[in-house]
Amino acid sequence: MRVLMNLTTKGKYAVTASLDLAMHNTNSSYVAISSIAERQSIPAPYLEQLFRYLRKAGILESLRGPSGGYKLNRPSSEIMIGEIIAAVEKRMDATQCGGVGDCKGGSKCLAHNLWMELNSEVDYFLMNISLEDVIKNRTSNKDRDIDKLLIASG
Amino acid sequence: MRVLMNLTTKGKYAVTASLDLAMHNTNSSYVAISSIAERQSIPAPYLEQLFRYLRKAGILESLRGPSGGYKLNRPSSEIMIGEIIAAVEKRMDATQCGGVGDCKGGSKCLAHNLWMELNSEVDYFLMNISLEDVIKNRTSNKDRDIDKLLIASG
DNA sequence: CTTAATCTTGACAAAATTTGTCGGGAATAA
DNA sequence: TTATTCCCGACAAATTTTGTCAAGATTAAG
Repeated sequence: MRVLMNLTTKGKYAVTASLDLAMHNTNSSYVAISSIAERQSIPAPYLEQLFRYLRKAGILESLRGPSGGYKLNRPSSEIMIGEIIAAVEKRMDATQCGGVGDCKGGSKCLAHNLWMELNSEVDYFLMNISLEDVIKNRTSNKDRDIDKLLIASG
Repeated sequence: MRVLMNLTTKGKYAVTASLDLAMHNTNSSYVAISSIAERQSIPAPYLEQLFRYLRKAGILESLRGPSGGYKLNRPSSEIMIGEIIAAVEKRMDATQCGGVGDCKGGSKCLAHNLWMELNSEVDYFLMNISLEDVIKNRTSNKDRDIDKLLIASG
């Protein structure tokens, strides 16, 4: 059983496809799964499945029929990478004991606090970086801070 | 295929068992796998398998025969959690494209830099916390920094 | 209004990985 | 000498990931 972070190709696909969508979504039109799948080399039926989760999570919006497809439900600056991953991967459970502390057959395992801390580190990172940040290549906290300062200073 | 971090019960077992070993290793005697397995509720034959990896990685030392078992090869302050995890889990591969950038069927996927950055965050966290830190419950960077200051100031 | 395009849903299947188990062997302290 | 304990490799069960598929619903475009 997975313990804390779960980042498989499923999450990678979801993030990559969302980035693609954000980049082809400028005119607020819908983008078909098939085109995203082709551009990003992702199996279309699989991506279809993943996008369902993103829609249910309120991240994407869809329209059926010709010229239908998906688009972002919010500006790309307001969609966090962590949201996307959480929507498709099994919920990142900090401790697998659900915080209760039965990781060691009833009691709290020795590493309990360690996993909690690591989880919050990862969580913080992923919840503070948006699709826009990634597109503009502001992947590190430092980059984003500098950017904010520049924006603030006009 | 797993992308960047791989933290399953395998890694958890290895870390927890190492912590147990560190705590029962004070008199530099050897500790039997069976006793660790029992205390920590880990299947003994499985733990045996994991400890082999830790030994090969130079983290543990073993002795066969009666009153044999395992002990740490270095002080617990010099064994990093990241080492332990790396020894048992498949190597944390930053990008699965091996850094080359063929994550998107030949070219670099849109999220390439993101995964690299996340990986280095996690790596930094795990490589800067020792068994001793965890035992003393210094799990966050802040705690460790304060601790070092206190030590430094006598 | 017809039709082709596209999402929707649920079930299923293949592959990979994780999580063990087992049996026999080798070393060594008591 | 013997019981204890690690050592090794192979194998098996369970779980998860990674897809695939078929039938259906919706809707824009012609």
